[in-house]
Amino acid sequence: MPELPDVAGFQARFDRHGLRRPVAGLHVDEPRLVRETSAQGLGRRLKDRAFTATHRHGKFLFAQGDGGGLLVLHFGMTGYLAFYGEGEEPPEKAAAVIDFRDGGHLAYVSLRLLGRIAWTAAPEDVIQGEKLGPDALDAWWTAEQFAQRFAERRGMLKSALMNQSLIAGIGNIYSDEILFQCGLPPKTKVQALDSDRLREVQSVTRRVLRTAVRAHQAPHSIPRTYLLHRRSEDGTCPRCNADLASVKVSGRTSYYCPRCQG
DNA sequence: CGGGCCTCCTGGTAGC
DNA sequence: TGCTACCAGGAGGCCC
Repeated sequence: MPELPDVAGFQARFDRHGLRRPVAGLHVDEPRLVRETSAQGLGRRLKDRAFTATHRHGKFLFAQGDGGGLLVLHFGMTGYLAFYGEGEEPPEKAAAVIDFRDGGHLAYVSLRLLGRIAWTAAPEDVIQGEKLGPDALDAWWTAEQFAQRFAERRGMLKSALMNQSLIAGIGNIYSDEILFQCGLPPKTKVQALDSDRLREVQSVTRRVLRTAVRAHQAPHSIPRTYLLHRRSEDGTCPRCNADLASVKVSGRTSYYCPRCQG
């Protein structure tokens, strides 16, 4: 699930339920997921502290601790956050749970154990360490900069969109959506697009991501014209009703409409 | 540099 | 019903 819009949803949830609540303790059931420090080290950092703010960059979520430093969360393919109150049922298979002093809990769930939990002094350290490009929804990320950066690419547009060091936050689902909204087939080469077309890709990218972020706040209001909820072997195009096709790109299954994305 | 393939993992499901 | 193979919204490493 977790691409930029999903992580933005987790962030909104964190802002509503996770801030200004002193931490009583941390339980880690999957120590493999803890990086840069140990489960114990992480526990020491969190104990008796509260989170004051969150920050998101691409698919990474940061939660600022009031004693300095930030909790770093990456969700892999299957991760999510679940807040639950005293006496409420915890989610199954939580990889880590933060207990708040008021009796509430925050669970980090990662069914396939492909996510990461870490601690950092500053988000910039992670951004540099992971070689992340600008966040796909950062305000200063203009069409001009986007077009210039993409124009240097020799590979496929879908690969470039999913390349976190070029632009951070887009994965398989939303790269497919962007290609669909642009009317471009999955194997389109960046070099086949002129700068006007690249600027269009940028504006579609922003529109798609913004729409998806908004849809996460007002549940399931992703427009019916989106490919998103149709993607499967027997899915049909939301525009022209043609049968969708699929092809492997960068090792991922890409769904597309052979008629609209000719 | 970029594409293709493999790997890390677990769980759901199509197909036999 | 039970088993297996394969696939899944991420990402890094390796080889060509």
